[in-house]
Amino acid sequence: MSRPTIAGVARAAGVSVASVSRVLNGLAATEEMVERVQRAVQELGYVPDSRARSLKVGRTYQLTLAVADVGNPVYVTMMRAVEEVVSAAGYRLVVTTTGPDVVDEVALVRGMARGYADGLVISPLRVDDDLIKSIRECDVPVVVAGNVPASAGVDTIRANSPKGMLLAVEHLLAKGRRRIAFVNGPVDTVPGTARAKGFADAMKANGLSPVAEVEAVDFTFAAGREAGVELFAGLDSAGEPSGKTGVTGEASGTTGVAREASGRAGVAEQLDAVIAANDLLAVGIMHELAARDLAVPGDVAVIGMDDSELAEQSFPPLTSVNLGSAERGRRAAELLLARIEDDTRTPRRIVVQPTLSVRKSTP
Amino acid sequence: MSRPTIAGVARAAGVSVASVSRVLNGLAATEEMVERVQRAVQELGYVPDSRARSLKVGRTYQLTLAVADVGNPVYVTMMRAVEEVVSAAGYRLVVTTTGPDVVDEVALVRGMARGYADGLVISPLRVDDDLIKSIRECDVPVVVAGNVPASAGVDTIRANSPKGMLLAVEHLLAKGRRRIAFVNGPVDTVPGTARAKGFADAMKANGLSPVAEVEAVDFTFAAGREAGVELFAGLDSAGEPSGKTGVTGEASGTTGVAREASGRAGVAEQLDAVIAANDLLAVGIMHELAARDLAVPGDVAVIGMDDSELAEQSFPPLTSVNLGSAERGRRAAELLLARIEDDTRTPRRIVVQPTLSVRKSTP
DNA sequence: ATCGTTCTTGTAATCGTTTACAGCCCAGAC
DNA sequence: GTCTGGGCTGTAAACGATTACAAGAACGAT
Repeated sequence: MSRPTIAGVARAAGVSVASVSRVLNGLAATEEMVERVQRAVQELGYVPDSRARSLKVGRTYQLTLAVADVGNPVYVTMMRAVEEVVSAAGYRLVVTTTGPDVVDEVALVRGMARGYADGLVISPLRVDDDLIKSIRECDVPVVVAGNVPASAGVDTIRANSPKGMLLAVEHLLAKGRRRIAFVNGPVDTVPGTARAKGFADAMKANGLSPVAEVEAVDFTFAAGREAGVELFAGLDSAGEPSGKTGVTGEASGTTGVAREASGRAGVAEQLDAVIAANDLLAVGIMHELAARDLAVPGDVAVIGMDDSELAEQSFPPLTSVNLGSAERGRRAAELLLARIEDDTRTPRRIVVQPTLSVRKSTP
Repeated sequence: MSRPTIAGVARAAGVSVASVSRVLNGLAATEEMVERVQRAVQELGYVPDSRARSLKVGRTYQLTLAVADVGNPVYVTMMRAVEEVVSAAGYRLVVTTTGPDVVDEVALVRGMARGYADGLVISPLRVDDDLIKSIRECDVPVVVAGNVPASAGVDTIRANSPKGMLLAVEHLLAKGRRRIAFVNGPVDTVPGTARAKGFADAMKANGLSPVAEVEAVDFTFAAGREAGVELFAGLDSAGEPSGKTGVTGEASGTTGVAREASGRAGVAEQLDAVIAANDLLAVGIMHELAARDLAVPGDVAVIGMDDSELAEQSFPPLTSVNLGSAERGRRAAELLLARIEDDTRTPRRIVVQPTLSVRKSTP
C-alpha cells in the first residue's frame, strides 16, 4: 500500500478534501471537523506531499546558497549563519558549490528558473557582465554576498576590504612593523581585486611601499605554502626591498635552490610582517616561516583575513581581519527572505564593517 | 508576462504539448519536430518547471545530507565527497544540520516523507531505537554514515574505529611512547562510544593502561581546550599514573590552581602521548600543551582522528588516523543512488578501513 | 414567516508536467 | 487492393495538493 494522499484522509474522515486541506493549514473549521481530520491523519500516518504543494502554491520553501568552495572555512562560517536564519523561517537550505569558473555560476543562476528554490544567496568568486545580467533577469530573488559594482543594480551584502586592510596595516605600524609583504589570492577574482586595491591604498595612506607582493594561484592552504616559497625566493634573489616578485610559474622552477639560500637572517632583515588575503593563505605562510626557523611574531608578524575558525585554531593563533562573514551571511539571508515576501526591486547595498581580531601572530 | 509553460511552447511551435515534452526529454521525434520545438524554446526562453516535473514523476532529483555540525572539518570532507558524487549524477544536495539532539534527527527522518528529496545520507551523533525505527520505515532510501548495530537492518557505511585506535597506539608504541592519555568526546555519542571501546581494546592488546582519560563535552576545539585543562589538572592532583580523572564539572572549579601547579616537568614525566577522538580535540590539546611550554612531539606526542584538512593545517601538522571520511561520503552517496534505482532492501553494511597519516606531531 | 447574513462545507478547477492510449500515415507483404 | 505493423503525433488523464465558488445550515432581524 502506497502513501496515503489527502483524498484518502478525506475518505477516512468522511469529509471533503477541501476540509482536510483547511484543517491542515489551520483555516476556520468546527471543532468536530478538526477532531475527525486529525484522527484520520494520525491513523493513516498521513504526511502532506511537498512536491504537490510546491506546484500549487509556487513555493518550495527552499533557498539556495552557492559558494565556490566548501573547504574554505569562511564559507563554513557563512553557511552556518545562513542556515540558522533560513531554517528559523521554515526554509531548507540547498548548498551548491560552483567551483572557480564564472560560466558555472551563470548556469546556476539561469537554472534557478526551474523553480526548485525560492531564492538564491551567491558568493561569487569571479564576476562578469553575463553573471550580472543573469542575476538581474532571474525569476527568483538573488542576493549577492560579495563586492559587485553599484551599477549592477542587484542586492548585495558586501564587506569593506579596504577598511579591513587599513586596520591590518595600521595595527602592524602601531607595533613598529614597516617592512610588509602582501600575499593575495588570484587577482582576477572579486576578493582578489578588492584586497589588492585595499592593500595598495592602505600602504600609500601610511606612506609605505610593500616589500613584496605575491599572487597565490588560489585561496587555499596549499596555494599559501607555494606563495610562501615564492615570496622567500623572491626576497633572496631580487635584492631591492620594494620590488614585486614575478609570476608563479617561473619561480617554482628555482624553488629548491632559492629555499636553500634563504637564510633566517636574510629574510628577517628584509621583512617583518606579512598580510595574507585570507586565513588559509596566512596559515600556509606561517608553515613556510616555520620551515625557515622564522618566529611568528618574533621575526615576522602575520595577519590573515576572514577571522574564520581556523584563525583561532592555528598556532600561533592568527590575528585576522574580521570581515563579518557571519553577519554578512545572516543579513544576506534576511534580505533574501524579505525579497521573497515583497519583491519591490529597489536594490539594496549593505556594507558590513570590519573589525580586527588581535591574537598571537602579531606582537 | 509570466514565465512560459510547455503549453506556450507548444502553441508557438504549432505542435502538441506531448511532443514538446518528448523532444525535451529526448524521446523519438522527427528532425523537423525537434527543430521547431527547440526554436520555440529558444525564442520564449522556456525553462521547465521542476516543481511540476517532480510531482508527476515522483522524483525531486535532490538528496539530503544531514550532519550534526557543519563546523567540524570532518563533515566538510564528507560533504565535499557527497556533493561530488551526487552532482555528477544530476542531483542537488540539501544540507541540513541536525544539532546534537536525537529527537531532531528523528523529526528529520520522518519529515523525509514529505518527498522533498529522493534520499538521505545521515551521519548521526546519537542513535536510539526511535531513530532506527524511523529510518527503517522511511519512505525514501536512507544511508547511515556511522556505526549502528547490524541488528538495526539499515544501510550503513561505517569506519573501523577500533582498528584506527590500534594504528594510533601501535604507532606511539613503536616510537617508544607508553604513557598515553586519551581525550574523548561525549561518550553517549556514536563516535564517542566506538572510540572509547577501541582505545580500551587497543591499549589492552598491547598490555598498556591509560595514564588518563578525559571526556570533552563536545567534539569541538573549545571543548578540546577545556579537556586539556582538565587533563593536566588531573595529572597534578591525582598522583597515580593510571587513574581516570573525574567528571568535567568538579575539575573546572579548581582549574586556576591546578594550572599554576602543573609544571612542565611534572606533566612530562607522567605523560608522553595523547590520543584525541578527533582533530578538533587534538588541536585544542596542542594549544594547551603549548600554553604549558610542552613541546610537541618532543615532550608529548599527539594523534588526532579524521585526518581532516585541519590536521594538515595545524602546527605542528597533526598525525591523524584517517577514518576514510571522504571515501565514506563517496560510498554513502553511491549506495544511496543505487538504492534509489533499485530499492530491494537487503541492507548493506560497508566498512571503510583506516590508515594512519603520519605528520610532525609524533616523533 | 420570510429574508438576509454569516459561517461552514463540498465540488471542481487549477498549478505544469509526463505518459497511456488512440489515431493517423505510410511502407511492405500477400 | 487489402492488410499488417511500426513510427509519430495528439488528446486527455493523471500526479496531490490549494482555493474560488456555490450551496446549505443556522440564526437573528424584520
